[in-house]
Amino acid sequence: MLSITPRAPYDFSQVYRHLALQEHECLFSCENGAIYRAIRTSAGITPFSVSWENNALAIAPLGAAIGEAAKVELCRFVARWLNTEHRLDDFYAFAKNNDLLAPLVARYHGLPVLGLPNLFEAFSWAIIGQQINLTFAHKVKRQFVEAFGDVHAQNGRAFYVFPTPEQIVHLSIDELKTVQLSKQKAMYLLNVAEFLLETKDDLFALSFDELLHRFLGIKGIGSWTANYVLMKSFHFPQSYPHLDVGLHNAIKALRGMPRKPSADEALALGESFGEWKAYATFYLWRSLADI
DNA sequence: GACCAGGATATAG
DNA sequence: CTATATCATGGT
Repeated sequence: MLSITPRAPYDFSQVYRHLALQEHECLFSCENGAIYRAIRTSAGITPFSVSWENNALAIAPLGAAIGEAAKVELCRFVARWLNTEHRLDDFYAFAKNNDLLAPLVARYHGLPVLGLPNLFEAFSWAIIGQQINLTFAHKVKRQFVEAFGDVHAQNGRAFYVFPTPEQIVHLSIDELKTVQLSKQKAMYLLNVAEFLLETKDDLFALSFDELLHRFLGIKGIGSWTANYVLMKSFHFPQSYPHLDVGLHNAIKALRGMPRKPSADEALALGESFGEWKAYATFYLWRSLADI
């Protein structure tokens, strides 16, 4: 059993509830207070569960025992996924004086900005979700994972693991289209896979501006996708996908607006979020499930 | 059947 | 620089 004590404040029930809302998700499942998932480590495909015990995240590898290196990798993944190194305390100190955010941070107190540690998964999910409704996006993602990723059986449970760039980069457009991707999105996914395989630098050592510039150089990655990845994979608080339709819907609902805000209005509103644009965006997204 | 979905690009004016 | 067509298909 591995353990991680998150920074305070941290409410695992908020985390669990948020993940459990993703009914169509194929890469993890929630059951009786525990989250089940598998990732790739140096020990191969590693299934595990996460629950809350003794005021800490309890991470239990399932099946064959894994070595120390894989344990470190597993803990690093969970820490980035469930964002145990958040800065909620500073965000809350800011948000209590913001009329739009104050009710949200009270309602979802202890919920960190949940992450997507797997960079290829984050890019792919963003690309798949471009311009289509989330129900269909989840369907495409599931088919994509089933067709090109891996499945690992453990304790009578099927664990699906997202494909690597290596598993995708040699596929043809037609092969990718079999999972209901458009031709453009198939090309975008190939571009991202090539980008990740060609990049020798440690991306996690680079600045927000440098990463934004590099991402926008990939055909298929625009402002929305780049900021989404910088928010979910890199945890940059200043990332702000201001073109996001869900963000616009949340603003409209909370402000009681007769129409959605324009992109320019959303960008301007972002300035009222100060250095906490990503945190604000995540809390606005979270509110959509309760409107 | 029209219109919108967690957008981005190519092309035209 | 702004405007429009295109993409794939499910939900409303």
